[in-house]
Amino acid sequence: MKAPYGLDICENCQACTVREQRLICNLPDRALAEFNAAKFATVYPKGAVLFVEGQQPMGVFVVCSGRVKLYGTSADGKTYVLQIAEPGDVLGLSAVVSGRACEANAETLEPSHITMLKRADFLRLLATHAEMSFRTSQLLALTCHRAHRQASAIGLAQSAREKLARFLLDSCERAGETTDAGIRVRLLLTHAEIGEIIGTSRETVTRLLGQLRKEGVIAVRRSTIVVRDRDALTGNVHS
Amino acid sequence: MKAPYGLDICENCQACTVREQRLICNLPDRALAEFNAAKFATVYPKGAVLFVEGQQPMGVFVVCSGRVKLYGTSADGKTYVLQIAEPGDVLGLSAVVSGRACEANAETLEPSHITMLKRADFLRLLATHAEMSFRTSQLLALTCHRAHRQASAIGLAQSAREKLARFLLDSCERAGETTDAGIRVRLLLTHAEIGEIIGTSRETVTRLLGQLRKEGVIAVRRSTIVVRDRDALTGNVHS
DNA sequence: CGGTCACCGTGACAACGGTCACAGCGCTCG
DNA sequence: CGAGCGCTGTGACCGTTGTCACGGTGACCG
Repeated sequence: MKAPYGLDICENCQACTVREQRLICNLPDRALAEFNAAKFATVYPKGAVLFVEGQQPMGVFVVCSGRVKLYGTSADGKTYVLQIAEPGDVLGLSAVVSGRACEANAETLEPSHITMLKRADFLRLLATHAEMSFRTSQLLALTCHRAHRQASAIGLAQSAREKLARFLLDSCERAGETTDAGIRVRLLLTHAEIGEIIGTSRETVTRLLGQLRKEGVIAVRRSTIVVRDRDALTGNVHS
Repeated sequence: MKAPYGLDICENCQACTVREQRLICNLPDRALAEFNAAKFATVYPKGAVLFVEGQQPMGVFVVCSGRVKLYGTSADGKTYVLQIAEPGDVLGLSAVVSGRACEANAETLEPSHITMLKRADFLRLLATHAEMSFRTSQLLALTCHRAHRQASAIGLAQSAREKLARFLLDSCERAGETTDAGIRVRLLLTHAEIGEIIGTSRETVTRLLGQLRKEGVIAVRRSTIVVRDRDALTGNVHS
């Protein structure tokens, strides 16, 4: 089945039903049925744009598989990455609830399964099902949390090295895997993208990563980084 | 009547009942009665600490009058201001709803009337009154909005001048008063505090404000600033 | 009325990092 | 298999800005 723009519609694929639970867990059957009846589950190719900043929010987007880049742009074309959304994350929630325009652009980094619920349908669910409303509050609270953490991470860091250290520590905490050699994490990001996340230039990211590697703090192979000396990174954050 | 720590308890003062409406507007009478029965309305002196980062959230705080500084600190003592809360703002909401530790410190900048609702009482209200839950979602969505705006304002600005320009424009939008001479706004902040908000040093704030004054873009008298050439500021933001 | 304190203003200087320019390298695709 | 392209790595340069140091001014207070 084909949606507009040649997108494949994904009919209740396993990924979607599993991951959506983070938004709709513990819903009574009637609400769940409503959700399923109204949702659009589609699979987007790499580089697809879900929404752009300034636009009235179309609805909420649940990432079922893949990764979605959330970023803002300044007038001179610079981009600043707010978040790399992963399966289970919900996008557009704050815009839909507050009724304001979207404050960011969303673009898939990989082919991704996304289920969408139109604004009107979502608000109806909110109004009629208390659990949905409470769950939404919790998700929004988490989003606030993350946004504040990111703001203070950037605001409090005085050197680029410190920003990078914070970013690496954050990545480890989210997706790290502890091995005997250290904490291993796959960063599927280019140096340029890391630069956009931590607010510095690509060259600086390259230089700093090289520096850390020389110092033996991290080891790099392909897109996986092994943090061998975690304390050295946290030490950077302090000083 | 005296609360612990020698604080005055404010019994249904005009300010509180009026301003709280932004959280509890359109509540049915029963919910309102519950809110009023459970709330603690106290007046804090200047410099009082409502909560500190890392602490489990005690409850939600509604600012009825005065101003409250929300800030984070880094290990080396640097502080970064997230928000200056004004009457009608609600603090601690995200921490209470998500159940995580507070991510910031809150400190009054002036003698302030604050009404507090303990976490358990607030959550009970949330669970039993759908309107309260929806209203909370909306407030959280606005908070997300503001956090994102601030994050991108800092992340996208490359020069200190641009950050200051953004800050001034934001201030005008929030509290500005249009006159024939320009937009007048009272900034009850020291240069050091502005520096902490936009992530730069006090000296730079002083220098940039002096520069803008020389260029005729703004006029300064006491703590009020008149933006005479708004376009010059927005122009800074772009380039 | 002199002392103290908080805040503003300013100069000198070093360094961090953005920018430009270019080279190497691995991938894809015709 | 060579061309093209995107990503990484590196050197040179210089502007912005943080830091230190100090002086000035107004408010408050004993």
